[in-house]
Amino acid sequence: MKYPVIADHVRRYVAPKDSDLELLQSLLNEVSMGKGTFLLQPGTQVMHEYFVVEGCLKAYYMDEKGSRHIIQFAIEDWWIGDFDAYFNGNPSRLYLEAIEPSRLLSISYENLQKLYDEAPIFERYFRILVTNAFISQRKRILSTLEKDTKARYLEFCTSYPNIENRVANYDIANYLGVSPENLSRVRRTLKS
Amino acid sequence: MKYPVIADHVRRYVAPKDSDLELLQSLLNEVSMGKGTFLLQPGTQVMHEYFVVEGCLKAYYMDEKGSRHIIQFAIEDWWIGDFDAYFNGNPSRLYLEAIEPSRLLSISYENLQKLYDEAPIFERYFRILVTNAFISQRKRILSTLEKDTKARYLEFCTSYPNIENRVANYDIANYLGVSPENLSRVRRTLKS
DNA sequence: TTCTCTAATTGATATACATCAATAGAATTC
DNA sequence: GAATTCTATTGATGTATATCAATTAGAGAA
Repeated sequence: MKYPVIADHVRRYVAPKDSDLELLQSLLNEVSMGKGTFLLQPGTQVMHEYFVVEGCLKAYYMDEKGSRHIIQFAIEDWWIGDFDAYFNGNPSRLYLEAIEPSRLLSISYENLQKLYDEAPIFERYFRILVTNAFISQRKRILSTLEKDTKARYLEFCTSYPNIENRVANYDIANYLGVSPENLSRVRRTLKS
Repeated sequence: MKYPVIADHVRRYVAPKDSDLELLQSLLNEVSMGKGTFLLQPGTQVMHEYFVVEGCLKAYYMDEKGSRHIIQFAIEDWWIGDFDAYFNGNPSRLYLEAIEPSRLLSISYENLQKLYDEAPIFERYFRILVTNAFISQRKRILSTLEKDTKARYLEFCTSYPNIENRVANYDIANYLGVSPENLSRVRRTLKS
């Protein structure tokens, strides 16, 4: 098995045959990135989804006013990419930037379709992953509806304990949708 | 075919065999509700997902302070339910309330598992649906990060033209995470 | 129709937060 | 180690929006 981490990840959710896993491995490519480099930028036509083997990335959009909005962080064992572009063929507006030197595995759109057709167990695997992602996004929406900044920051720290220490505070503030100054003040009230 | 609407919906996303659709139909139950009645309330142990044949519902949570937070509306051809409870067996905190007299089709957890095992095409069908739901939730998160209330209200009206006229303004305000008073003022600036 | 109740609007005030600006502290580079 | 750049903190001010309170409009019931 060339990439045991991803095989382990698949086995955590479904029960694949060895041949399924070997097919998967044959359809993957390795990607290495330095800190601050981009996996994806608007305009790029390359359509892949990525599995993080090692490292940390942030996914963000820029709006018309030039403001950045972080939609997701990703660390080891996370899939990351632009579902909308990948899945519906829409042009991507997403930036995928490495916060740390990172190693990833990529799968192209064509290869994923091939995987679905030849090893349907992966339909289930991705259905489960997307369902979980859907649930955690819903929690995030609910959190912005019902909680103040302090509570949301604490929730972020407990939900993503591994990410919190690897990401700059202004990026966390951005993810939470508040100004870095405000997050700084909120953090001060927590040190007591 | 007992329930042609749901068969049409499935065919919109995948290419099922007739036997697949007949199996689906045999696993569904009909539900009728009056306006203001509940399909689901916290504590209810019934674990179903629902397809709206006719009518309109709202899905919301109550927080510790007793405030309501609408997470989703649903009209014809939408699936609605509590994925987290349904999928992970967590106790449900969700309210599902009919805004109009509604007719729905329900599928139980056991029946859905049976469906997946006997007609794997439905793995793909639900994978696609959940992926689309994930994408639209992501758009909603992005919208709250980058847009002001007026822009979000306009976006809501264009994204859900069928829902806007069927739902009270204070429910739309709640969905958007703003006060009804503020939405009222915003709407006034639009009448020119 | 008239009454009643709920929803929508409008006004006045309070508050959380953004923004601008300056400084202090870390980290990176040479 | 010094210099430079990036990050975090702190202060002062402005603004959007929540909240409280009152009024008007509209919808449904008798």
